[in-house]
Order: sequence, then structure tokens, then C-alpha cells
Amino acid sequence: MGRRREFDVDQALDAALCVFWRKGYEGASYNDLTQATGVERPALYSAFGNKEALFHQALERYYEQQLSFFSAALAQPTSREVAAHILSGVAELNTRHPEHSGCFLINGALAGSDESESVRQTLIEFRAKGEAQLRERFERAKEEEDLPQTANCSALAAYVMAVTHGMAVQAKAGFSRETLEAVAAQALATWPTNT
Amino acid sequence: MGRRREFDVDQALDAALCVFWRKGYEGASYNDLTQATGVERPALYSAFGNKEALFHQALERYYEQQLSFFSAALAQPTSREVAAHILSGVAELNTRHPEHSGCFLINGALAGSDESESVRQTLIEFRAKGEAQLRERFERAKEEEDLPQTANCSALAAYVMAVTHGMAVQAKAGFSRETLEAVAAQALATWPTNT
DNA sequence: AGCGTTTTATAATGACCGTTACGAATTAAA
DNA sequence: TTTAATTCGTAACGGTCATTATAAAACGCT
Repeated sequence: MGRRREFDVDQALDAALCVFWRKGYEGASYNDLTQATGVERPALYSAFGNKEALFHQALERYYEQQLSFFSAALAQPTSREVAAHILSGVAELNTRHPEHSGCFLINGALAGSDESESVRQTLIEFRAKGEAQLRERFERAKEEEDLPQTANCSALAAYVMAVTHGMAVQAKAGFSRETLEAVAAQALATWPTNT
Repeated sequence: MGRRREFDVDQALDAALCVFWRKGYEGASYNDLTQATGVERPALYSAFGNKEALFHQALERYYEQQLSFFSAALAQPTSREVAAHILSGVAELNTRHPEHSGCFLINGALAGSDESESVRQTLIEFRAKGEAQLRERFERAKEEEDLPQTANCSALAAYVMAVTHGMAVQAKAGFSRETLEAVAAQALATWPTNT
């Protein structure tokens, strides 16, 4: 019983994700969010909670819908292919949508006021989780003799993530997909091998 | 004639730079700025102009005081040493001050509201200027047969800058200087040579 | 039709934003 | 010592921030 919702929650969340993706957590106002979603403020609150809760749900959606290439990359047979898939996937994702270029995890909250510190930490931990998965994948590659015993797996993982973060910054600055792919290619130019 | 200023303008600008460095342009409020500088709002306005003008002067100061290693790096004899000096300099600069880690050029304004678009563009152009200098330096290296004729100088410059931007993101996330130096070392692992 | 429940849109809340009027205080010159 | 000029701190400006109180509208059920 009761009046039924007049808007699609998933659709509104997609629109909110786009706003956060483009302007970050603090840069996105409720005016932006209501305009992008077509949903009035109280309806957003009743559907998603407050701004931080909405952002968290947008992050979850970003992970499910946009970051699936990362898990697929980890499943590649060799460490070099893993890195190549991540880098090309990032180049593509960061330039796919002209109206919100760059990476949600980086644009979301890099620097800002103290009030958004918890959001910043959330994104930091989220990125750290991905980096840890990558390091574990490289350690497996070392066991499989895909990477040399001398390889520094945590340094390699941090390196690949650094390049992706840098590409995200460049994408936000308007760099083309072709340029980002050239960066990715250079980053892979001398991947360590066991031969 | 007239009352003389009671605070040191350069000292106040240094304090303001620290605030912008840590919180970015939009994240820094006048409450933060007055507290850090010990100068009341109207005095900041009369000395520096409005917030955007103050930010521009902070950027100039950052360039003069913190980015001098970049010019020094360009003067290195080989392209590899140029890149190595830039990467190690960035690792050091981004972790030198624990209270404002990362890079002012990245933290300053990555994503945010539309009102700070001009500040964002300023930082984008500033970074592009550095990248152009680096590309020209690599082109010189190619002429000097320090880099192979097959080298893609703009891709190399974009790559080095991407790594520095990524290191800045990681520094802001709390990564140690040692980790950043490991990233830098990995980024240099397979620099193109002419032999 | 009438009741309980949920969503709707309007409009208000207090707090903070960047910016600036204003008058008191301080200085150098007349 | 008066005068003109400059800076000082206080306190306010209009605007926007995230959040919510409120009441009308729309539903399922009896």
C-alpha cells in the first residue's frame, strides 16, 4: 500500500554517478544531482540516504558496471597481459564518456575540505584493494615462473597503479585516448620476463 | 604615509600555499586561510586580491620554490638521467611535507564545481608546459643520438608525466617515499637506449 | 467511499561560502 | 598638532550548501 515511486532508482543512481564522476564528491551539489536525476531532493534522501551514502552507492555501481575489466584482466594468463589489459582498459574507460572524463576513483575525492575525509579514505582503501589484488596476481606469476624470482611484486603493482592514476589525471585534462594508449604502451615497453 | 602592514606578505603566501596544497582550491576556505596565515580576511584581500588571485600567486611561489628541480633535471646530460631526476625529485617533493603530501598541481584542482573551471585550466596548462619542455628535451636527445631515432618523444614525455601524476595521487593517499621511489625505479627499468 | 501508507514538491532551516562596508587605529607629512 | 592616507579587526552582505518539516497527492486495502 502507499503511493508508488515515480522514478527509477537505478536510473537516478546512474545519473548521480555521472555527476560525481565529473565533479567529484564535494564539487557535486544537490542542485546538480536533482537536475541530472530529475528527482527532487527529498526523494533522493528517501531513496539513498544522505550525500555520502549516495556517493557510496555510486561507487558500488561504478565498480560493478565500469570496473569489470579489472577482474577480467587479472584472469589473463601472463602478468604482462594482465598489466596490458589493465592499462588499455583504463585508457578506454577514462576517455569513453566525453562529458565525464577521467576516473571516478580519482576525481571523486583527491584533495578537499576536512568534512570529506571519510570519503577520501573510502576511495583510498578501494584503490588499495585493487592494488593488493594486482600484487597477489604478480606473486602467483612469480610462482608460475612467469615473472623472475627477482621481481618486486609490490613495486610492480604500485607501478602499474601509478600509471593508471596518472592516465586518469591526464584524461581529466582532456588527453585523447590515443595519447593514453601511447602512455600505456610505453609503460609496458620493458616488462620483466623470465627469458 | 599611512599605517604600515603588520604581517609579512611572503610568509602569509607561504602559509596560504600550504593550505591550497593540502586542501586544493575549492577545499580551502577563508577560515582555513586566515587561521594558517594569522591574517584577517580583508588584509588577505588587500594584499593578494580575491581567492583565485591568491591561488595564482601561490602557484607562482610553488613553481619558484618547489619546482626548481625540474629545470635542473632538464639540464642533465642524458634523457635517462633527465627522467630519473624528475621521478626522484617528484618522489621527494610529494613526501617531503607530511602535513600536505602530494603535488600542488594535482591537489589544487582536479575535479570540482564549474566555478573553479578557470583554476583547473590554469593548472592543466601549467602541467602541459612542463610536459612540452620535457618533450623538447627528448627531441634534443634524439638529435644528439642519446635516444634512438625510433623513439616517440611526445609519448615518452607523456609517460614520464603520467608516472609523476600517479605518484602524486599515491603520495596523497599516504604512500611512503620508499614506495614512490620503487615506482620511479620501475618506471625507468627499461628506458630506451641507442646501444 | 474511507483509511492508512508512501511519495510527491514546496519551501524553509541553520551553517558556511567568498566578499566587503565600516569605523577605529596607526603612520608620515604639513 | 592637525591632516591625509593606509591598515586593522569586527561584523555584516547575499548566496549557496546539505538537510528536512510539511502538506498535498496517489496508491492498496477494507
